[in-house]
Amino acid sequence: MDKKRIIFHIDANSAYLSWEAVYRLQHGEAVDLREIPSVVGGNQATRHGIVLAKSIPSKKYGVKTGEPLIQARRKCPNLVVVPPRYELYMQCSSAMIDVLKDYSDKIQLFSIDECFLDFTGMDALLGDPLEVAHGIKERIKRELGFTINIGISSNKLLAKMAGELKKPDMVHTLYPEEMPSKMWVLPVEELYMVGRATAPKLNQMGIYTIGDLAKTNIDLLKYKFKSWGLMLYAYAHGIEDTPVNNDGAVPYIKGIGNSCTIHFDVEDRETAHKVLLSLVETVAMRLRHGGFCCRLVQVSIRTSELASYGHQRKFHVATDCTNEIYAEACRLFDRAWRGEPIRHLGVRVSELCGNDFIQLSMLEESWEKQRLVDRAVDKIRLKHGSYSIFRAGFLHSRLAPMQGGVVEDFPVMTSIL
DNA sequence: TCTGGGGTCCTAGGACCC
DNA sequence: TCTGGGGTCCTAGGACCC
Repeated sequence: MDKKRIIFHIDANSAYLSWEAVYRLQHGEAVDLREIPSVVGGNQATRHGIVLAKSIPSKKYGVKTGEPLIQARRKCPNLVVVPPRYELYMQCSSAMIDVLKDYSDKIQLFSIDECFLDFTGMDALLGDPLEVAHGIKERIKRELGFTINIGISSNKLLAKMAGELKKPDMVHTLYPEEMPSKMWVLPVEELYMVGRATAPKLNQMGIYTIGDLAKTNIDLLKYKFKSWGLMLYAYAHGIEDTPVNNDGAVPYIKGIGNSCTIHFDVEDRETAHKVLLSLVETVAMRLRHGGFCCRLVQVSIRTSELASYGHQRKFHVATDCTNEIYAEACRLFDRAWRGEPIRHLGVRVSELCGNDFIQLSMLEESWEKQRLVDRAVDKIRLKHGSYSIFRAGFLHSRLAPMQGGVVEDFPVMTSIL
């Protein structure tokens, strides 16, 4: 038997908004965004107008993360909206992780503003977990200027649930023996992995709290929700035992995708293909940069009515070639598209493998020359910027030659603990 | 111009083989 | 001749996370 683990979940409070507020205060702004109704929001003119992060005062007006800005403004007419600055947020995130490294070398990045830290065994060195957590929280506030929540328990699930208990600027424990008083009393939708589709179904079964779920017959859950039901039951009982995964700095990647909402509705095939190319350019470059080839390509379409669908297809031979992926993306699009105005297009590649050895197919066109071109273009773009070299088709078009393209690969945000 | 973008995993149904 | 079933691969779509 291994000894009892001590896991911390660390979460920056209203991350984007706090970081934005700190930056602005440091640069001479008088108001603290955190103290007024404010949000970090996308650009409405380019149809990216949603709330990315909100301040606590704006929360009191019922403003929600992810909702359209226009709706948020309706709830709170004097809402202050500031645009996002992703490079800044990555720097803030890294600064937070750097501090945390003083307390354990087992840190799993979970998203830009969240991570798990394995404190097991460190108490002998650093002292009582609760006191250390308070120390970390105060240190980050002092050195970096923003507040965090820390949840402490014996596994990642409970640590995460603990971190969510009361915000901001708090440390909570949620050990298994504390579940009845601290977790089971919560509405069932507060449980990790109970989202807006599952919650109503549970409610319909008379399950309103996490405690109700914990008391539900496991066979009934299995019957209704299959493997999902078994997971929900385990989570309601605080059962979860995956390790804090810090294998390498780069998390294990399953796929690479890029998608965008176009600032106008696309109504013709040629324009759609052009958008796909701009998406593939970025995806393929990231693919090569990571040293991967892919076997699966997926194209997704969101219509102006917000309905989505897609198509996918496998390559017989894995590839990392821009033109080959682009050609397949176009074929997939042509097969899938039902002709309605398009709001959003996405391309994703998965089933990745290494690219150090490429199997040459006798049956398919050889892309070897293309691969050399890709690599040359990558080099130029890395050195001189994304727009230093691009396809002539983008000249005089309303589209950017490369879409998305966060150059720095930031840790995957995943729903998997 | 009211609803972003980047991930992971699971399931269902059809094709195909034995 | 008629009919059954299991396994695997492929594709489409849905659920969840931040």
